[in-house]
Amino acid sequence: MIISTIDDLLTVAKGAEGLTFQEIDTTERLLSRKNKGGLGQVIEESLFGYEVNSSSEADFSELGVELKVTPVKINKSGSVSAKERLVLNIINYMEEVNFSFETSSFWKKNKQLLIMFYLWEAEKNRNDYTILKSVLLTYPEDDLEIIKNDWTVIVEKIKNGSAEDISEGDTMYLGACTKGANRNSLRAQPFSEVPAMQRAFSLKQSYMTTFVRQHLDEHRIVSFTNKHELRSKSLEEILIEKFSPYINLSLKEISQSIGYTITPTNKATVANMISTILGIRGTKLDDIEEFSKANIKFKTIRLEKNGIPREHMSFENVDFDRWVIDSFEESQFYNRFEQTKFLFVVFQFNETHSENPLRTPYFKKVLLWNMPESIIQTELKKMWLEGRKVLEEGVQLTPTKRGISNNLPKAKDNLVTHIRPKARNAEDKVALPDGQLITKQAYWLNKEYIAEIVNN
DNA sequence: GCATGATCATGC
DNA sequence: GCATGATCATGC
Repeated sequence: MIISTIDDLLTVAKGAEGLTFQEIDTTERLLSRKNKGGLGQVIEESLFGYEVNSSSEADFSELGVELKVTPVKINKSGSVSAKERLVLNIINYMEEVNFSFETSSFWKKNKQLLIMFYLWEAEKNRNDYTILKSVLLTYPEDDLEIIKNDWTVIVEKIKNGSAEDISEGDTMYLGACTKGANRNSLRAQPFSEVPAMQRAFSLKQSYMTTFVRQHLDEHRIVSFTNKHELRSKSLEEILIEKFSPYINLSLKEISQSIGYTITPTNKATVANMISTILGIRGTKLDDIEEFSKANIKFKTIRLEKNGIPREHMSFENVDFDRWVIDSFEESQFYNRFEQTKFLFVVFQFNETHSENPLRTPYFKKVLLWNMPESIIQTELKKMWLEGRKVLEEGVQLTPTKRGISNNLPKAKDNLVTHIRPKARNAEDKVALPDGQLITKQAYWLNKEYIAEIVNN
């Protein structure tokens, strides 16, 4: 079939739905060797019949459409997710700064994407993966406003001579992910002598997951903003504005003001408060479009009178097996902090706990935060390296009067993060790589670091 | 007084 | 039954 319109393109792509790569491949490319991008090449050559290229033009340049073949996975819960971020073109730091968004390399090549989703299955050979669905991605106008802003954030960092501090977490939907075999894949940047890690524009995994769910699951999500608002304000500014009327109010006062009944025992109280203030009452936070696409997770922070939280902030349990196998860039910690933005909902007490244990916290502010790349590469990595060494040498478990102590990195060992137990009780244990059992541990952000972020 | 080990409460 | 957010508690 001669492809002269986007409809033709979609017709051909949709004809492959339900087929495996093996069934499509006419070149025996898949049998030859395990070359990366091989699945995309099969589609280019055998389905569309054109030569593989790495031009800066879009694949179907006359139609302005770029072809992407990308995996989805089925979660334990049965829901579907993008298996990875969608990697677009490599950023040429020297050149991108000379462009506007409209003339940028990103926009030139990725204005419209023909996305072919296939199902990744751990136990299967990649030849046998099945094409699920093909969809033309054109960015909705609201998304495009956010993406423009993201592009600007990335380019501003290059202009400031700090391309080496770019992190995927800096932006909402359009990320700049590391690309290259290792940390030696460095590139020059125009306003600094420091070589920066090679990065590519990418659509975040969370953005792709939201997109996949809309098209494969018909999953419904709700937005709290719109393109008009987004033309003049960033997402963060909009959030701050929406929360500003409630500053210095208690949760009870806020609930009265927004007409929402709080049940003190309800764990989701603050989450409900957020969705109500955003004008989408009853929506789970994960179903808020902007939170879902940008992978924004909310955390409540309660500051003491002195501006420091009483407790450190916990995250998920540590996977000790991964810790000794993964590289830092593959690690649980790197991925959590590189890929997540946090919406901190900050309350503060006016009295100390000893003055009044039943004191009320007052709402202070919201802020969007992601861990800066400079911290990820220093303190976070330091903790990871130290913990890994302890695991490789064998964790020393020492019975004391207050339980069993260990020599994993402690709060005093690091300015930012540490390891501490989080379990049902001391008997709730997991196996370490060497077979010893340890009370389940989580990683935490130090409360002093939280204070620094919040009070910047 | 605080660091660090222990554990509670809720929701899925 | 387990993950997660939150908080307790005591030896140093």
